[in-house]
Amino acid sequence: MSSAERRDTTAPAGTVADALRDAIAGGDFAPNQRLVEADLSEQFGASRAAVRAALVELTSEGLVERVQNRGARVRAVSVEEAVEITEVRMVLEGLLAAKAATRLSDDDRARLRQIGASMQDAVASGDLLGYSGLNSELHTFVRESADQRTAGLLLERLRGQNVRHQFRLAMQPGRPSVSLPQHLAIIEALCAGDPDAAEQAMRVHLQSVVEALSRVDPGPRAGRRG
Amino acid sequence: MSSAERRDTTAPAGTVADALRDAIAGGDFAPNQRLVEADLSEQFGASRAAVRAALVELTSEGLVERVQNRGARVRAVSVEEAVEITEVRMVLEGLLAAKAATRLSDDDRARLRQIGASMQDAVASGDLLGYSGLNSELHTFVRESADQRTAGLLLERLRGQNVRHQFRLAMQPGRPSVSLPQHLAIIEALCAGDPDAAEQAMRVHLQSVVEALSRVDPGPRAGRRG
DNA sequence: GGCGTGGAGGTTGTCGACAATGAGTTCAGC
DNA sequence: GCTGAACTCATTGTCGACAACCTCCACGCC
Repeated sequence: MSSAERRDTTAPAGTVADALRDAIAGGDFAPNQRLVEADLSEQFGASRAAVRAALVELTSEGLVERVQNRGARVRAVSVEEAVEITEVRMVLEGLLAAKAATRLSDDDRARLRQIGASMQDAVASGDLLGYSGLNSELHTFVRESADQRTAGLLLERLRGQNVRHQFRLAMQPGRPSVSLPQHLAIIEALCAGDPDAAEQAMRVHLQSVVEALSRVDPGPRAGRRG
Repeated sequence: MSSAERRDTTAPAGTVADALRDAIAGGDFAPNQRLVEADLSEQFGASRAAVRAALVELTSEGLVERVQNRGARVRAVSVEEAVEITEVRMVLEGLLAAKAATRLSDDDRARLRQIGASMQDAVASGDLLGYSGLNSELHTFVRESADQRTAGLLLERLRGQNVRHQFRLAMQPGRPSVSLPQHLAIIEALCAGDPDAAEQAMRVHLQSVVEALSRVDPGPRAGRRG
């Protein structure tokens, strides 16, 4: 809500892509909303060429859709796509969990257990937002511990495409009580240094996310035009 | 020098990206070679703006590297990165193999068995190039049968980054005799309609590729600037 | 002789304007 | 009243030129 405000200074360079990325992720632009180059140019205080470059970049990241001579719009990811993305996350994060399990320091283990304890507290006190934050903290921790930049980069991009569905899922009632034990199992396997168990636990968790996504109603329709 | 030849007509649109992609994949440009916008502009008969857009696009695909005010160059992927990429392929193609196993028609199965038989013939007659072609045909077949566009797109991009290493690996003596039974195992599991076995077989195969890549010498030095 | 300084060349970044394309709208004809 | 075509408008695609920047090289100074 605060990322798309006007800027006084001309944007130095590829900054436009970052700003636009944040704005889309932050919900400043609705799915399927048109992204007119001239408007964005004024909004971000950048040249139209810079906006154009940012649009091209975000297109190959899957956040915007561009059709010849018809302009760009925020790409709306359907539930089916969200499932696909989560399936990919499942195997990718499984790989990272396995690699991370063999590389954790004692400090890392302590940090993981701390996250686990905080998660239990958050669920116990019904703090959905805090739990959601700890959730992404856990996944980020695994990603960074694994030392696999290729998978890490892909995951980061996929996360960008999925934030909306991710958010909707997190607000689903009863969701924390099913995901909490899965998260704890992941942490346990990681701390035990067992790569196979860690991968398996991560996959179980994300498979459950896949099923939860499939169960959820189609949600905000993806086809509307603005 | 098949893909990068001069063109008479101005390139219509995002065609430049495709042409440049092919040229890099085809080896017309060496790793770390500078990509000067003006030169490419003349070479492809397109405006500099079009070249620029293509460069941005290929950058986020991981084929070129761009640094502020210093221009673009063909990205050289190190052996370590090739290993990472193959690890990602391992889990992604494993996922696709599992999904494909549950969706194959009788025609598909026949086609798969045919590929397997051709592979055996190629290896028996020492036809390395033919075997290599059948190899990518198999992987492509799995990718398309799985009906998972997200994973499929990621794999296609990763393949683009890895062609060079892939090629060096294929020419390694003794490599076919180890990969052939793995390929046959994949085909068998797919035809049996067993998703777990198919995923496992695919992972075993690509894990072996990872190990082969690690064994191979560092090859053309990739990382250093200059 | 080594090191810092200045200049020259080349390449990218940016801008403004014009042409081309597509969509929506209005108007005539049936 | 409805259909079809032409027109208008908004928006993107393309181009050329200029400015900013980096690199390399030569020169002078310590």
